[in-house]
Amino acid sequence: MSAKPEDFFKNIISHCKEYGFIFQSSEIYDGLSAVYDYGQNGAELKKNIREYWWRAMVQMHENIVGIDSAIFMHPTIWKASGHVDAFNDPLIDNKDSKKRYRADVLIEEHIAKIEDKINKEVDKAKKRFENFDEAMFRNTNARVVEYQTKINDIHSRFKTALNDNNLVQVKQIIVDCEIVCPISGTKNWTDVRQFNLMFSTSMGSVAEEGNTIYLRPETAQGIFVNYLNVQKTGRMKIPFGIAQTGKAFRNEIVARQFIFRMREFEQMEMQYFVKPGTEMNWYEYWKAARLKWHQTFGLGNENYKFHDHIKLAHYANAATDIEFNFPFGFKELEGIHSRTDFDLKQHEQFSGKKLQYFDSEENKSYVPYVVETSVGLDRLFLATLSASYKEETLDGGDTRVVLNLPPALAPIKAAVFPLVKKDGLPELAEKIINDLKFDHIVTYDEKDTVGKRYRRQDAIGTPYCITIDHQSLEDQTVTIRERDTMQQHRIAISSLLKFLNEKVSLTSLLKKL
RNA sequence: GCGAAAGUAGCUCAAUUGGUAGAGCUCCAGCCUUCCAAGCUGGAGGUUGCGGGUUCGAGACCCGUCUUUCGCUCCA
Repeated sequence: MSAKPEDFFKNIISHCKEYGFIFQSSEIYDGLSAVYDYGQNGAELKKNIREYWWRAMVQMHENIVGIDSAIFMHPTIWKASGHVDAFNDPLIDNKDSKKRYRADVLIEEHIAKIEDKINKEVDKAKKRFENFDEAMFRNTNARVVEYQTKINDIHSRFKTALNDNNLVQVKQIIVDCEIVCPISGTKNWTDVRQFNLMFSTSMGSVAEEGNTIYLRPETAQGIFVNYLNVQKTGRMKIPFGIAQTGKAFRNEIVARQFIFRMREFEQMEMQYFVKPGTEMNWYEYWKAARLKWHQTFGLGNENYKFHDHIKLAHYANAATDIEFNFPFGFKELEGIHSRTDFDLKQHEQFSGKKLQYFDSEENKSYVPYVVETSVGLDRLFLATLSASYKEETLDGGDTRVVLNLPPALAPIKAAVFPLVKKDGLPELAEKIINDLKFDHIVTYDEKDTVGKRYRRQDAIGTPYCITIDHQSLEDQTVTIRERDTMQQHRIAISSLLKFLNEKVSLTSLLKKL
């Protein structure tokens, strides 16, 4: 590794741009923050990873089927899921301590402090007077009444401000109450801002109250609301799974680290519906199955670890992350959650529809429990690419940049070169390409010396280069050069297709599962 | 969001204290070449991220803004 660790990630990002994997969105207009486009090679690699996931989930499991639900969904779905309420907090920053607070929490804590003062007064009075009438005291004691008036005043102002969505007024309350930051002790506040995680738009030509539509912040809800449709029409028996890949959108306050945290990203989720009480067995099953799937990429088993959640979300009774050793450290790649029956129960309540499964063995109906596996496709892309990226120094001092991508995932499976651009070699190359292109993405290059052409293919991770020389015209053989070892051997043109099918198909990966 | 650094050709970088924007690679058209980049000739490509300001004159100095990276913060 010739690059220093701090430069390594930068080099990967540059490489992604230079070789058509990832471009900044809207680059000619100065870019759009935390949004990226996939280029010609990136789109292929991403598609291949998605395809591998889909086949490993849907094709390899008789009891898992896939769906493709819409990004737009009924707004009540996000009320049921908890996303509307959980992500509507007014936030404020203290400029001195750089700490961020929820404005409503600051105000409520301030009110609580005043209440404490009242309680102290009451306690003092209790000790002083016999036959103490607390209610009377609270209504008559001048100091207590003053405190209580203050509380009522703040309460009513705060309620009005929230109802009117008046963030300026919320800040004014904080200023008027002289609330200070517990860390810096100063009153140097920013304006109050509303950070809503969900992007919204409106349906219909007129933007009116009540027709707000959200861009989904997770694909899972599209599975939950279709769970009964799929179960009935597919005659699915528990346990069964529903898989889905698709875009999701989160208006992240801080989105960074290249494509690791983007505002628009793609998820690959599978919700597994199980009998209540068996969920922990399936949770353990999917933990092991998903880790094994990741390991088949061959990026190094030491680069993966589980990170169990200690503090669980309200809907989960167990949760873990599979973390990957990214260039910037171990970070979440996939989440595996035991989501209980929370989501389906919520949707039963909000929709008024029964979402139960009739278990013929038990002879009773119940709401299934759910075990979720959810992996970020863009993160998986970044993991694959960054672990494959190698800056090598060869014998003789030459250097090369190579992507040791799993061959089945490489954007281009083989490049075909005429050794020289004459004597009928280009024509033979074209013929070979025309034979192979029905099954594999192959490319042609005749420019520059053959060594240079090999390096270009190394840089985008093409596993095989096929070179046509003068001998090829005589005996119908070519040399095939392997990316990682740079070794080559002769092979009959007629056996090229079989060779590639064996080496670069997804089957080879699926058989490792 | 705060702090720090950066932004010049597709890429990597130059450009004396402010004085005519350059090089290498890439790319394109040729020539030469029988297996691991950097042989020859010619060519294309830049309102120096964007917008103001100071100045006779700004890539450089000042202000604003956008984007990226790092640290903090956040991450159902």
